Amino acid sequence: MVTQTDVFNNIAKAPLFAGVSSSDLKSLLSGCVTHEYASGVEVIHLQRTYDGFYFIYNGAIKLYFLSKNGEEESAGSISSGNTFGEENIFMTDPLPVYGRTKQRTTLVYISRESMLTLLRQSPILSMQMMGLLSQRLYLMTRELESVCTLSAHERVMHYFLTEITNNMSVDSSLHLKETKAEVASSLHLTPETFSRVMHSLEDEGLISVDGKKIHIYDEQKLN
Amino acid sequence: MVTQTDVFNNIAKAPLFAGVSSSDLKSLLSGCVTHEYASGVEVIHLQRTYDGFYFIYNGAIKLYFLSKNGEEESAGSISSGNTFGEENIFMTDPLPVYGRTKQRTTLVYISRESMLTLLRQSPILSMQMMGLLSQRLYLMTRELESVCTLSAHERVMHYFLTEITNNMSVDSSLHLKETKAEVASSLHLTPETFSRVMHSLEDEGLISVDGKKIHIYDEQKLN
DNA sequence: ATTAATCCTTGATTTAAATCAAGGAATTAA
DNA sequence: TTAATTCCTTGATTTAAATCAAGGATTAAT
Repeated sequence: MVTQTDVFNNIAKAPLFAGVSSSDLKSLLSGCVTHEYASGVEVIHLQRTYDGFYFIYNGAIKLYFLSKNGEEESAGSISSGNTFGEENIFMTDPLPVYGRTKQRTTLVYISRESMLTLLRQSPILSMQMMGLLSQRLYLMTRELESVCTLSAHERVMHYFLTEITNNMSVDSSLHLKETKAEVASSLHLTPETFSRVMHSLEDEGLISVDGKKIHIYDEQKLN
Repeated sequence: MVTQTDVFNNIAKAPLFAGVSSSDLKSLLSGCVTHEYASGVEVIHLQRTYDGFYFIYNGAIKLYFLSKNGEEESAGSISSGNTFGEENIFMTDPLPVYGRTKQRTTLVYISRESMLTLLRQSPILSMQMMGLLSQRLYLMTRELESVCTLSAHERVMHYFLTEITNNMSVDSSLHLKETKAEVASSLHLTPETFSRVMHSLEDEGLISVDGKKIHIYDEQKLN
């Protein structure tokens, strides 16, 4: 069972709440609802509107769009320690995505009302919120750019390079943290295409693939 | 020549600055630079970082990504009376887009420093900024959804329907405000494909096209 | 009014990636 | 250890949209 104190200690470390006073944070949490979900539960549903946003206490959520023919199209994912759906605080349109738990996941639901109250009295929180929204917007723009201007090859190469940069890999290699099908999906590719692209990159001598371990031979050429 | 007063009167009507006091707004503008550009000038450049954001006093800007082979890919556009690049206030990464004036355009450049100062002392402005960023994020997400899940046909239909809704058209018809090639580009389609899609929608009896005037026969079916 | 420039359409062809199909690894369960 | 899933690869084929190419329609310029 997750206690109020557990939530408090955890949420205090979230980027959004860094620097917010303990008392402010406690008053925010007093009205929050914590709920644990099994894996594979649809926690965010397009048809519903939400008058609040989520903090992921533990677990992870996969976000996706649903196409006309019922296909799921990746729209990113959120891991524990992060917040999601902050837009809900400032607008009433339903979120344009679906969200499903990837594992057993505990969510803290923070209501619009209590968040707005705190935002009004905490300039630090407001600043952080603006920073977070800006970051989101930036990443979303980059995502659109990637989908609009890059080929399958380029998307895969770009993904490998950013993974190496983000993980500060010293030996130019990386471990896929999800199944290849899931990585493919996050790059808006089919598993077949992802597999073929990796093989052709191997043929070109740019990478080597061994299961989930991928080694990059020439970061320059890959770019 | 554009005077400080002109700018003031105009910017006061921008969504972002609604409700902000005159004195606050005046102090913000005192440090701003206003500049007029000819049509077709690249005012936003990927390689540069900006320590501020723009208010479009008049004119319009086309935003675009640049692909490897030098192709321009639409990333939206901003019209006069709006702001652009607010992310710059809260982060230092360069904007991931290029921007070119579509007409003779006057821009007001608002520096990060002066905006942050005002944000700190004006909770109303902060709230509005959060609202604006949320709206941007929402629209960007919808854009990504559209590109990822909709076919050329669906994108065109969706575009016509939202145009009709936005313009509150009573007779289910709309006038394209740009050339067809530009509309096509904003939908991430080639002019050829856009033309063919419109013709096939005509063949299906769903719309009629007469130059830039488009009439929708059956809004239900189009959806 | 005629020319020039831009914009749009239409057809033929190409292409990148998806889909279909089935066999092979790898992982998990019994 | 073997069976059963799940996951991945590989080949053949399809498909949606882009590209190439050229003729027509508008619009603007002289």
